[in-house]
Amino acid sequence: MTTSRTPAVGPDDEPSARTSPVTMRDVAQAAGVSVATVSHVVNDKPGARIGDAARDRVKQAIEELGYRPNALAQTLVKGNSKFIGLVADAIATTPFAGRIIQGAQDEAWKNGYVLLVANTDGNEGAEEEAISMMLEHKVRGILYSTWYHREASVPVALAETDAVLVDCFSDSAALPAVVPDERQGGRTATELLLTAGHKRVAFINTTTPSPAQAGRLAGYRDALAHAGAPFDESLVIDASPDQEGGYSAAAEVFAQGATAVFCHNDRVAMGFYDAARERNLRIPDDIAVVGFDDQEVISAHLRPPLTTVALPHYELGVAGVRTLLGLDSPTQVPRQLIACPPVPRRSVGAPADA
Amino acid sequence: MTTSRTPAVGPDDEPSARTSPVTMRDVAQAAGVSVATVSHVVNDKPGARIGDAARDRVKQAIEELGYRPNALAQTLVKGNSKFIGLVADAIATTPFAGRIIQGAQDEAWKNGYVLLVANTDGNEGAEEEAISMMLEHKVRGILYSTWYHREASVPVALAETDAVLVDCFSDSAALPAVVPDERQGGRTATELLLTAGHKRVAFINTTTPSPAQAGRLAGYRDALAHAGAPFDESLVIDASPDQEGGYSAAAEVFAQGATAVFCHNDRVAMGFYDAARERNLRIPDDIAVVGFDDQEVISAHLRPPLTTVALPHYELGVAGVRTLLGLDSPTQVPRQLIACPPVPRRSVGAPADA
DNA sequence: ATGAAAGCGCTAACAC
DNA sequence: GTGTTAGCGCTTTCAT
Repeated sequence: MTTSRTPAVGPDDEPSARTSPVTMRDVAQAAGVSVATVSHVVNDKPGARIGDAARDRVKQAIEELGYRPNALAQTLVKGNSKFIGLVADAIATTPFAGRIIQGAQDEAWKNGYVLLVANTDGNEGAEEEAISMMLEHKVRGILYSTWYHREASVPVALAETDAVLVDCFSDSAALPAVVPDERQGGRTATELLLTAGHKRVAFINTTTPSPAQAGRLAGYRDALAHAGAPFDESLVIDASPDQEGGYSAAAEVFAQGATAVFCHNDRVAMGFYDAARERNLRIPDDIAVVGFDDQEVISAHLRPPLTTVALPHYELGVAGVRTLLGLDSPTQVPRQLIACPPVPRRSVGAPADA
Repeated sequence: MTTSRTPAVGPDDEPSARTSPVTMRDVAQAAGVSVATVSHVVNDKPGARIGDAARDRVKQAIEELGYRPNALAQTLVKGNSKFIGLVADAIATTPFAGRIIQGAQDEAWKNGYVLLVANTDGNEGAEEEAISMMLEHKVRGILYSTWYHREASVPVALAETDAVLVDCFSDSAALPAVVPDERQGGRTATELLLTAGHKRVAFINTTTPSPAQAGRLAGYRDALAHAGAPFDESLVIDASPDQEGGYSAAAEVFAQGATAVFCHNDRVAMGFYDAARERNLRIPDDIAVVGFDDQEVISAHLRPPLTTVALPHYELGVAGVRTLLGLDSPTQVPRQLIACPPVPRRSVGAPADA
């Protein structure tokens, strides 16, 4: 029972590979050249003049032996690795973090880097450990991300390498950060309603203090101001940022005679839908609604599909690695704002009196 | 403008760290000992007798210099890395893949391994590239996962290392696989309804051939058989596996006089909810419903919250690395079935006539 | 109890 | 054109 050595393989009499790590020396020997020559052809060195004969023999040897360069050895000698660490406080709780990973992964990949991910559940010990491990693996830098936009207290060890904050920021640590532009998002959401002709646009906002709460409200006011519409305090209604909140806040929305409502997020909108349905009100005919987040599994599948504004998680991940790699000339420092684009679906129409 | 060198750091006059990679030699020098000694205290070697004095000096030097062992160098000399590769065909499309990553990450971590993730969007070229890269980084093995349970055609390069399939399987490549137990899940879902006292339990199944389609149906029949209930073909209704499908299939469910319905997945259930509401039917009083998948953002937030059966993504990830590492004595080969547990919420009650 | 030295697989001068 | 050689940071016999 050698189960513990090769648990995942089939018969042990396979080609070779797993058992015999073919090294550059093996190739050199097989091709009858030196390792330097092999190195040169493998890396296609610009200044390296290698004879066609030798080059061919090397290539063939590589092929036959199934040689793979050892990236770790390369890293060791070159001094810089191709790893980028991503520490996330929750990769499974929401579909959101997944998009950040995806964005970061794609962009890292595009630049020849690989993502080393660590999830920490916000546990400080795990965070320190994860960062240590990444540092020990000589990562090029670390992306520290949270699953919702907030201020974060960043582990000190982050200072030991290049780091960028994704979907969070820190006023104490002077680290570059990329975050969603909540304000522009709030404005965009509101304008979706305003440009459809609505005059009394309610805003169900969360009671939880956060960049989202403040930013979206500011954006709401921006849109109103820009449209020359008055800001009516009684049209902004407080609610918990979930379905229950949207459901309960609906009464007030109707009481205020709003013909449209901007919900703090898609879940709130989902609750609002329920309330509207109970009152036999039709969306968008009787009331127009827009959400926020574009939590696809909700927004795209509500009836009617919800017009909303997307949280740019994928772009956040992309921007995170671009900033880390110094690919973007930093236009906004220290916090880079990523736009929240509108996602028009079917929950917005013109007001009844239009 | 040294932007491209240290784009993500603050002032360049920082502690040191990033600029000066402290090596073991530095520590040795500072402590006035040899690198061998340092190595021994760092690794707390069993057989290494190091004087207390020397040991202390080394520890202090490590502390003062902020030394971190270079994991890559360690790997190079020891021959085996602490990486586990995870290639996924879609990490962002659904919240599901995130949970697989999370499970894999947690379990890998627990065993001193780090996850190297690569997303490929199912693109074969990207897959080959990702696997190459992982191989070059001398990963301990590779987890190949898909975001929904299906047969997969696995890249040949996988054969070069230990590999296990997660949430997919392959009949051609003889690779170990861990997949959800669809059949047991189907049975569990049905029993949730049967034990509540329902006699006519409908099953809205998908028309798409898949392990889920076949497995859940088999489970449905198992439950019926075990309860001594007859299998009535007209109670299984075909539908597309989404909200629209559930909505449309509802008519037939009611026409058949069912008092309970097992929906192929949560989205189907969501559509069914809509249809029930339109008919002014109450869940669970007028009709009991159970879903499948436990797509939390749907199931937990429907009104009433949906009783469902969970797809064990997290556990799939865990089992994947355990199998890879040979931690589990393989009881089921080649395909290991992971249980789909019931998630009781509020959409199931006793039938009206009970 | 501690150190010298030989590599791990690879790259980069620099010889020839 | 191609080979020699000296490391990269570390572990590990084997001396002392």
